Amino acid sequence: MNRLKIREILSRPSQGMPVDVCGWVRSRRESKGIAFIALSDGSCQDTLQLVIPEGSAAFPRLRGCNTGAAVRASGYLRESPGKGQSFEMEVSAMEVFGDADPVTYPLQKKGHTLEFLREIGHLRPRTNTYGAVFRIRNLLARAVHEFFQGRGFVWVHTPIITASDCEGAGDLFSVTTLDHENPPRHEGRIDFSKDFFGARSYLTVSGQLEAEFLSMALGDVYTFGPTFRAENSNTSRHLAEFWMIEPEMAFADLQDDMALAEDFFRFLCRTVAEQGEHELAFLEKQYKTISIAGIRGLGDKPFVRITYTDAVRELGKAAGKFEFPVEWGLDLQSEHERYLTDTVFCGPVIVTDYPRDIKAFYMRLNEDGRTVAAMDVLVPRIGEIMGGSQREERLEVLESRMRAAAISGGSLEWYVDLRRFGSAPHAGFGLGFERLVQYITGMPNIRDVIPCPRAPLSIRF
RNA sequence: UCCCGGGUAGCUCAGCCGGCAGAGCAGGUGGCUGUUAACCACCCUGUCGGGGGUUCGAAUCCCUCCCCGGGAGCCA
Repeated sequence: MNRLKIREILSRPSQGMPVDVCGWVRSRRESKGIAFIALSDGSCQDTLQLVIPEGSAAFPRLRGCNTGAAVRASGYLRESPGKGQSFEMEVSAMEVFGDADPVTYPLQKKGHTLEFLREIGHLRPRTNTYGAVFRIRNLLARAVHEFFQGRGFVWVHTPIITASDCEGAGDLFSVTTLDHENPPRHEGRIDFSKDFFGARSYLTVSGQLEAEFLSMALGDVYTFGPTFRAENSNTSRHLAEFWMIEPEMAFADLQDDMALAEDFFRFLCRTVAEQGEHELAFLEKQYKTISIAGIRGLGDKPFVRITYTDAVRELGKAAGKFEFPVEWGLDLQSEHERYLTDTVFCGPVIVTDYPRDIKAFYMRLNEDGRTVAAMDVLVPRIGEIMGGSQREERLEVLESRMRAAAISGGSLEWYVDLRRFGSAPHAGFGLGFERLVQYITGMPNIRDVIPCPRAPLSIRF
């Protein structure tokens, strides 16, 4: 099929040349003697205006060109006398691949709520909102690789199925081939030694532990892949299946980790502001939850850094404003994080050195013995977008922390082993990809930044 | 999982201290010589989320279940 994409046509319009375009009808407007079609092919935010005069051979085809129909149009490009677009295509011939019955096609020539569109997950990518979101998602995914590859990080593929059940990152989905009706039993309990892997296995909740051993060989590595949490979370910022990016650096401490996180985030903001301008402009205009200027600004401005202890002191000054208590040793609540990002610092904040007892066992114990070298990157509206730490590389300290957390060595023996052979300081963090997309696009609900959201009671598409 | 708010036409919603089920948009038909979610006129559209109860009578009151949204927790 000899066709041009709308993106190509509009980026270097060559007037008078014969062109073929294929796409889906967004809207059709008819006047006496002339008709207009807004055509989208997904290649860019803009639609191409097709002009069909009554004399055109394409005119009789209009009957099948309802909103949603897939068509091919042949004609030539020219400057548009109308307002709203610089160029348009006068159509001489048109072919309808597949019509869409206007009575039953759910997408109308009008605005729909995001809640309704979620119920037609297979059709919602055809709207300009989801088109914008998914193109930005692609842009960000590419930028993630550009950033790390440019710095010599190795993309490593950590497993999706794992036997580690004690990473302290929430409930897991089980993976099994055992007969659910009649599983093999040993002394009354299900005998997982008869299961596919000969042991209980799960969908991964994080690639970090594997990324750690790869970084202890390849130096700087990163993962970028799907992650699963079986938590019964019903919020606008949680998914049961989401994509996570987890860099891990050998010979690095928390300072290096923070510098990487900040450079990374700012690179992504700059890249999307440059390359996703049309999409961002649409979202800015349509929803008013983001601004291109704001995203560009994030790319330039350094993040505020504050220790947990200082953050608690800062929050203490406004204690009366909170529902939950602020006290050293307690985790920060959503309202506290929001106060820091939205009211005190008005932008992204990195909070470091949390109390040992509220953080994971693998985070490196600080000199004071009561805090760990952890960092959370908090952003307005979303809250925690990245979480990371310097890892505990000292064998005795790690073992003691695992005992305190009641984690048995068993399935994690290999993890502990890394501290026996050539252990070295290392650090990394995790970035929830959908939260990033959510933050950049301003979509209020995380279910609107992934094509097929997985959440409790939600697996239809 | 907990706390709030919702579920009425294809979509967005009004009606809710009980008494004939409504509007706008979409869709259909016709009109209009360049439209921009076109415009104008007319027409069509219902399991009032499901089940049970109170009542002469329930979209409306009560119970219960399901689903959706917002917030919280868990976290990325």
